[in-house]
Amino acid sequence: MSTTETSAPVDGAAVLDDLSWRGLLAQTTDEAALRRDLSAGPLTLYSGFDPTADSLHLGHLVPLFVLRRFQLAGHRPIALAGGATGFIGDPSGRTAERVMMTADVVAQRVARIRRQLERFLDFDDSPRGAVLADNLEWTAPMSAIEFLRDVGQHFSVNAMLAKESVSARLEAGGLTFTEFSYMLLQSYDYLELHRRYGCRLQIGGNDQWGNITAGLDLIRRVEGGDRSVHALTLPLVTDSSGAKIGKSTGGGNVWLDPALTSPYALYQYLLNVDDRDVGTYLRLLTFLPRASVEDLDAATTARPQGRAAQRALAEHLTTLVHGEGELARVQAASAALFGSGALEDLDEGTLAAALAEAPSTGVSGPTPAYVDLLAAALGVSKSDARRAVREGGAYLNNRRVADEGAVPDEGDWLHGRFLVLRRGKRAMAVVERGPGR
RNA sequence: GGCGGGUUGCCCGAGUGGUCAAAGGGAGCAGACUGUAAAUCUGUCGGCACAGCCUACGAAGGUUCGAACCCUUCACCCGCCA
Repeated sequence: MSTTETSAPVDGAAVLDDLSWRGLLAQTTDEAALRRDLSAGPLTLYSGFDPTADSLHLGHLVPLFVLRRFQLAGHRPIALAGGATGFIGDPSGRTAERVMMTADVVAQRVARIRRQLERFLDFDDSPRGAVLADNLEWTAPMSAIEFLRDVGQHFSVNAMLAKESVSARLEAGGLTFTEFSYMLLQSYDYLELHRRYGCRLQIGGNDQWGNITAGLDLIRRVEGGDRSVHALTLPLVTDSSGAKIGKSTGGGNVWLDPALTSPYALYQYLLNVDDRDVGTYLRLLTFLPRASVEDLDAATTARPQGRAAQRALAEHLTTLVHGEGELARVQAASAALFGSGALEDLDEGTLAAALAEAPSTGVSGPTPAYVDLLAAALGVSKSDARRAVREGGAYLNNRRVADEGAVPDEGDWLHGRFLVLRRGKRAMAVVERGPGR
């Protein structure tokens, strides 16, 4: 985690100016007081990440990178994995017997997410050394009675109902008690982190405002009203089409786990970000300094087809998430697959390296029909594959396939090993002779 | 607890016994155009052994030659009353 970081602010409070310029400030409690505390020395802050899936996705990087921005400014970040809160996030449709299974699943997910969180923060012994915590630690040992007595007694239902997050749900059809009490758990997390680490700032998406301020109230109530503790929320950014950031065109999330979203897919996703959104992405998802970002904005305006901003974004993030080695591989693959040269002209090594990033399938016996290969390699239904051929969107070695019943012949195997399949402009897949990889 | 309304494909939403794999819109996918963009136009959009068959309209039963549409029970949601 040391590449392409050139924007570390020096003054402890300057980080707020950087966040503001990036469009990352939605709401804060008493900003003057927060500035004062930030200037006074290392401040401990936290953000929570609930294990809603096996991996974090691009959207999670926004608050995570904000933690890092604070760390670069000399503050101490705590990344909190929601081993406890992850249980109750969405209680709908769960039956009693699935709870035990869910406990396993949650634990597994937390373990994976912890590894991802670790990647983006520095853990050292300095005052700014990051901390990784899991709220299961202090929640699990507590009984329901204790929780209701020690935590619940400090909450006024009237105040909770008045929160925007609750009233919105009431309007929309209500919420369960479990969801309602999520606010208490999150508030208690803040209190616990305040006690254990002196944590005095919680950041989160703007939809977290109610929960975060509830935590502030709890801390003041329990620890005394003079505590200087803060809340800071980030805007919920959507792209020009109204979708949340990091949703791929296919509708799914762009994951950090290379098994779920390959480095190639991540790079390609970023390379294809809409011109209207790329400036926002650069601000939220990179550590590039202001001057560089503004140069790239200008480049997009002046020469959009050059896609300098998209390239910078893709390179920066691919490196942060997967490392420089992966970036090199992915760029080579992109050049080979989208370059002007014919696939037949690539030497075997280059071709093999380029194709390593594409989804693949293996064939050992006689060559199956093209539609079967396309369906298998791309992981789509055979109807989809047929449709692709019918619509003229199916290619074999960059040549359009027109016949639904086509079967590749011996000469189609590049270097005797590969068939390069493609649907549309970007969906590449490879068939390799021999056992499947 | 009582009464009324609702539950349709990825999402929204029409459909009240056959002509319904289900109108329309959105999203997605493909083609053209282009910058591996955007916008626009066109096509497509459950699966398969694809001129046919299978599975689908909250769940399970039933009536009928035939049900997304009728009946029964159950689950969940939304109102009104207690």
